[in-house]
Amino acid sequence: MADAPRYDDSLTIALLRAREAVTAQFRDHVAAGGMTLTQWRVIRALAGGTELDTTTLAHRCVILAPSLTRIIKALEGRGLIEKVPARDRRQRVVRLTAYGEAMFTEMWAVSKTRYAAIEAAFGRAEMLDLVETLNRLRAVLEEDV
Amino acid sequence: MADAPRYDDSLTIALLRAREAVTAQFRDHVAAGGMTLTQWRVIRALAGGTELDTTTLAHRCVILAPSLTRIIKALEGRGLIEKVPARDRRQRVVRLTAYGEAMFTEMWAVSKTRYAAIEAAFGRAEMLDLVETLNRLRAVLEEDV
DNA sequence: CTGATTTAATTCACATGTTAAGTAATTAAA
DNA sequence: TTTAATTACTTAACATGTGAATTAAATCAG
Repeated sequence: MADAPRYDDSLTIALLRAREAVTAQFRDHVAAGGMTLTQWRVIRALAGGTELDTTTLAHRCVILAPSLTRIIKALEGRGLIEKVPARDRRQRVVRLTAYGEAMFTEMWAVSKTRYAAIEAAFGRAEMLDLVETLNRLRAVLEEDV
Repeated sequence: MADAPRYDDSLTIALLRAREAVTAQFRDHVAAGGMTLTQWRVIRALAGGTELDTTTLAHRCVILAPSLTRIIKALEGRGLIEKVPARDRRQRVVRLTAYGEAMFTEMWAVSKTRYAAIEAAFGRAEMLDLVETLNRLRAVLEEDV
């Protein structure tokens, strides 16, 4: 495919394409488990008995509040997560149910091997370096510019 | 739990956060021009009199076909792009209108300065290196793994 | 040339991204 | 203590992501 000036010099496009390529490695497996990649991020963030309020969960999973509201509703409806009473009654604190933890454990095993395969193909050192670079870029941009 | 899931070192999360930080540098400006970042990618890909069919355009802009169908409809409705008769009548070939080109030129001037600011803050060499690394990662993943 | 297959877009249905507005609970101020 | 401001989340509305099904046109096999 000879797509000449596909603006590969663009950082935004490069980030988009790279992310697309990486998520593609997980999408089928996660879909086979009956959930989306976004939902999987939530499950993963709650794994191991972690209880989190919506704001913290949204921040960790990089999901906007309105999306998370819907996702929590969906996952709760499927019995994967449950509400926990909170001191501050404005907050919605959630955690995985036993079923949710079981689902996580099962899927995480496969997910790890996929991640390891990427590491092996790209190189562990390069991978760590890339993540560090991405985080540094983010830190720079969130300061001023 | 031996290997508790840590998001700090997750490549997918790092890519997501980095992209979020970068696009945030352009979002307001593009929104001020009355379009979304996705629509702006389409405008940019067509700038300079380029005529493209939907498939090629979708690939270059990293937009799925159904989304592009809607975007083309919206941009055409606003008079920014127009259809071009194609040999293969299955294809939908589009280009910018004069108004679309003018809109691009105006916005591109600002967009360039934003991009330059990011380069200045993060470092030009680091930036080029990052884009190269991202493209290499993508190439590796799209081969096998 | 006719029918089967492939290809290019579109449409559909649902999940998520995104901004703005709204609601309820907490905190701060007078 | 009563009210104003803030906080945490939800809802609404629209754009986009995503996979599956559909339609129309081109291509291929016989």
